[in-house]
Amino acid sequence: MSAPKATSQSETAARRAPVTLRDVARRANVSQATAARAMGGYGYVSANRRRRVEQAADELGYRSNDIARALASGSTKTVGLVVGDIENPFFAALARGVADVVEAEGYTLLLANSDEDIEREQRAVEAFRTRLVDGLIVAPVTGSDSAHLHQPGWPLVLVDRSIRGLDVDTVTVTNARGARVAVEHLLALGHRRIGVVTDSAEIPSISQRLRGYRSALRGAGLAVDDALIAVAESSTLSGGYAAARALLERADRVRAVFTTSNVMTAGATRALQDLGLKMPADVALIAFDDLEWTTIVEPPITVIAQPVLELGRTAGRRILARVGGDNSPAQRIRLPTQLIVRASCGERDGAVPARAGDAPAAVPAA
Amino acid sequence: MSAPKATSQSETAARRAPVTLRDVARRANVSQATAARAMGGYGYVSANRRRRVEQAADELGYRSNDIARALASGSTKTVGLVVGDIENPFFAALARGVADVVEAEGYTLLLANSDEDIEREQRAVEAFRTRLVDGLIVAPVTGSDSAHLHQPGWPLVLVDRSIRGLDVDTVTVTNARGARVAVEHLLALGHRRIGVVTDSAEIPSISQRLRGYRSALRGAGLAVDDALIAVAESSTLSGGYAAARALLERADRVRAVFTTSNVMTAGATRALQDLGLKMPADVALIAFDDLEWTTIVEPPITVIAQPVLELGRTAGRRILARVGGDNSPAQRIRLPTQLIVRASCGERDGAVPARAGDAPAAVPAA
DNA sequence: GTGAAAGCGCTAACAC
DNA sequence: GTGTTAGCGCTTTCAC
Repeated sequence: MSAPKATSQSETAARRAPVTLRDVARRANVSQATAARAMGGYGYVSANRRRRVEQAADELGYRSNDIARALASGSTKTVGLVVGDIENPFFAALARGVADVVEAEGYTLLLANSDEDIEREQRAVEAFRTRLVDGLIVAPVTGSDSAHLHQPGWPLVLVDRSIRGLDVDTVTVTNARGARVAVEHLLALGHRRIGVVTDSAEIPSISQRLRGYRSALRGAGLAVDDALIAVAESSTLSGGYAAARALLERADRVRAVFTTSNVMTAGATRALQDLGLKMPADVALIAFDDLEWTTIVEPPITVIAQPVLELGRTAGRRILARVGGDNSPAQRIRLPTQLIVRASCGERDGAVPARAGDAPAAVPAA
Repeated sequence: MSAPKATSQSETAARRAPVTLRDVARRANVSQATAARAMGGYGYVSANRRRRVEQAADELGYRSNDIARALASGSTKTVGLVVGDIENPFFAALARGVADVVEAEGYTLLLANSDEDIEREQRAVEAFRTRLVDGLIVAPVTGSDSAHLHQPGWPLVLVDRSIRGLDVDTVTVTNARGARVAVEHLLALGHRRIGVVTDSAEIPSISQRLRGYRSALRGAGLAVDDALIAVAESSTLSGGYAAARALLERADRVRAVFTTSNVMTAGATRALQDLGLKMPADVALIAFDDLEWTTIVEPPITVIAQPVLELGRTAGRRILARVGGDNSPAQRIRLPTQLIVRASCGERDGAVPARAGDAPAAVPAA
């Protein structure tokens, strides 16, 4: 434990033992408190002593120890992020957005995957708690089991998914509205029987999207046929594939499908291919969430795009604000989704199939 | 600073102040050392006292403080990972693989993006260092500037990319060989002029892939024409798109193209579409790195697939071994790539276009 | 087996 | 402005 201090007399940096603030202070002939103030950039230090400290620090090759700092100050300068699966491009972009804003403020991002499993989510939250992350951002697995998230005094923001009754900052997109716009697009094209390939409704955002689906149908005076809602057993491509096949192999096959996530979209697209069904001739497809490949496939897929990066950035900004002491009432921020008409549903009004970012055919969905 | 300790007499968990080991020890009527041994699961504790401590701990709602533990023990139980961009599916899968193995051992993953910028990489490494991560995994931006990685005594593993002269564990795929196999595939199809769309050769893995390209040509007795190597200005889709267009708009257009990364592949694919060029009729395309969408597009793309998840897992295992005290000589682990013949190059020997995982047409490339 | 005591390297009152 | 002095909550000798 008590490693020998590096008090080498040579002008080169110390070698073996980590050099501490005390070493720097000694060499600069100032108190440890002054050295701390100089290096930490707080409190008052005269220009003269500051110079001496800085010089001593880099002669010695001093590196601050954030662990010691965290223990003494109570702040770790870290934020934890729990997502379903970092391999999902949606979450990857979300993480990117969060990282961008928190790193810019000197914070480090800690990452964990829940795999949409409540126990893994709980373990991740617990691990972050014992690590004393200053703030926590979670895309919760479910809206019905949030006891582990209920930690008064510990900054928390929910992202992508909200939880009823949990009064914390929540950053989502307009899920229900986006889904409604999607389904209305299909309705406007004349479809009356619209199938759905979806992740579990346990996932809060998904349940909102299903709500949007139902509300669109009801708005058109149509009944909701639960048999047309194919729920995947897992949020994976193969889960989506299986659900899509089950839906599309029915004798009374639907001519239009709405997928509630990018994973389901990939599964459904592959199912359509395997069944030899063409879009939009055999089946029209509209998807929630946009991805790079949706514009590369033939035909390009009509989607409800989400401002994912901005979702992450906004969540990052909220957590920084809370960590910084913001005590204002919890905010529920809803970012708008956007209908991007491409070719998988056939074309309406002769609108040109567009790519993400193209203005003409991209109309706000919320 | 001196927050009041929770010494509530009620049987319910304490409220305000964090309960510490001292509180637990007091309540269990044992010394703090014994409480520490019981909770930390080390040293000797009698069954009887252990029970008392455990009971006191959960009556009080005790949570360990990993920061204090880290300061005292010198181990943070964290590992840092620096990748180019977590939004790149390749890195996302890599991160996933690392997370899987380190989390299983109770470690937490810290993440940073370098954006293929050496200064950002340096800052990330420095941030991880002051945070005292137990080990660091880096996919280095370049092979020519590695001073910041040279920290004797601090476990480091390089992943995806190696650095000459840095004698540390390195986990990569067989980049040169994979690229050679790709180009030989094109050669076997009769192509003699083969274009390349590539990221910067500064990136170590990319330079290896270019080496494989050159070696395949030379092996066939062909000269390398640098004019056919289109280098993107940035590792982004638009960078790849621009490079691909430049290459494909030449009067003496090549009939075969090799892309050196998934990002370049996406850019090239879009360029082909925009130029109205069909695969494989107008241009044959073979890509390094496989992605979900390469099997969804028409035609499915022939690729050199990498065991990405396994790359991450292996890197994770190496860092855990080093952190655990493994002092054996540095290992350079090379995972094999695999040629997966699909349809973007035309078909050879009547081989059936295959999907990732399909055995028949998937032949090991290394 | 168990407890007392000395830190880990830093921050933060507080007095000067 | 600067130094002194207590800790932050845990681990870890070292006696007993």
